[in-house]
Amino acid sequence: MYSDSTKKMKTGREAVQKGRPREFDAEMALDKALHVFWERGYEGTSLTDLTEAMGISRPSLYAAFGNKEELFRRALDRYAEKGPGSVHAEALAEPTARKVVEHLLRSVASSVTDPCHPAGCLAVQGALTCSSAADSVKQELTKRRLEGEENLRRRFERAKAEGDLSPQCSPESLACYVITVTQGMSVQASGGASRADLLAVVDLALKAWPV
Amino acid sequence: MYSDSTKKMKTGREAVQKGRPREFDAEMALDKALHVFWERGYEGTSLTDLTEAMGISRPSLYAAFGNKEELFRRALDRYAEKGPGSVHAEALAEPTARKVVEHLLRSVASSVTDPCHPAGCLAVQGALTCSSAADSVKQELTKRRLEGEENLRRRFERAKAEGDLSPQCSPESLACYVITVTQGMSVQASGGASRADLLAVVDLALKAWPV
DNA sequence: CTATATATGTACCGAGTGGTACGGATATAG
DNA sequence: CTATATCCGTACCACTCGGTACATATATAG
Repeated sequence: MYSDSTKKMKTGREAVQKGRPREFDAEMALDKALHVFWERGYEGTSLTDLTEAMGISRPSLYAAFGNKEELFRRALDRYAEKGPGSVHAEALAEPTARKVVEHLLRSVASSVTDPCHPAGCLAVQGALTCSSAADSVKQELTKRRLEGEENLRRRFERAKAEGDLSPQCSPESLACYVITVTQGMSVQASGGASRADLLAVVDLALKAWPV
Repeated sequence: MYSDSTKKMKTGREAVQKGRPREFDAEMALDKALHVFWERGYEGTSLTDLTEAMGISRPSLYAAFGNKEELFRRALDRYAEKGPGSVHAEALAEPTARKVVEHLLRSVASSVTDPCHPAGCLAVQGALTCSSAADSVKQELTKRRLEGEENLRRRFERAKAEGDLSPQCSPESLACYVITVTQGMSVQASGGASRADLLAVVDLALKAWPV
């Protein structure tokens, strides 16, 4: 999934590599790691879970990805760029605020219930709570969620400037509302909600319009 | 918090106890445990975190509460009955469907941002994801969340029968929508959203009315 | 060929996990 | 008093955690 033409994973490596070549596909291994983190969360995933899913040994994992936390961040980047995280950017490109919201909510409803991958959204499931040892991961996820909300708010501000949104509408509150619904859908999906359930939720959420 | 007149924690104990009396207050210790689980989740909380917060030794904890999972379930019961979980029952008692939803959403917005206790809702934060070892806890939380949604759905069915809700309204979808918003607010609160933020979200969520 | 660089598999490390054995302390029952 | 029941604190258990040392295998550079 999310195939990519990039061959070398490590940053800024020269064209011709010396030494013994890697025997596994780092992109595929990263996808496997993403899948496990997505399902069990950062702390719920053990190194053994990872190496078994990725089909590589511990030293290979550390050589290729640094450590558990760096691997998680790589998985998170991949999720954001090539995975469901990319629906945010797509939605923001819609011509009107209303269409942005429709696109975003429907895409999220579909994505969090997609049987091809674990239920929910990695940014929510990854580490909603954790031990103190994993606080940095939790903060990173919080930051990313806030960034998504900020981007949406800015899109609404633009819409307001364009007359696409009424003057008494608060872009901040509207963005918070929409993101709240998406995060709630992530929890619902992890609890077994179906795609039809969530699409009905989206229809109700959209009844808040016009805002 | 949530003071209770019950003195004996163990089930069905006779009035006069023999042996050395317990030196700690089991109710208070349970509240402390609840607080830690609430903040770090089931697996993010270690036995050491618990015993330090409760001010008791490991063997005392095991003698009084069985084991970590039983302690968690006790904390969950306490949360549901004496803590924020009780707002569900209160909300259901409102005379109209609309007022039920208003009450529930506003109460949750306040509760998940209450500075007196950890952010969010225990049923969401407790174990949204976990290792395979804690699957039973995750399932228990999922079950409790679903029960809350079922109760709300039944309340809406009653409202529909009473003519309080329009005939084309789906009680199931409406309940799913409302619970989705509450769960989203739990995630938002754990990400630092303020009470004002969430009350604005509630106002927008209520604009879906009339349903 | 040799030298160098990287990857791999085994086998291990210290620390932390949930959980408990056991002996001594403190209450009631008789 | 003794007997019994419960609690408490120390000190420990087996197990898993994330992470690594080291020897070996396999590639390129010269």
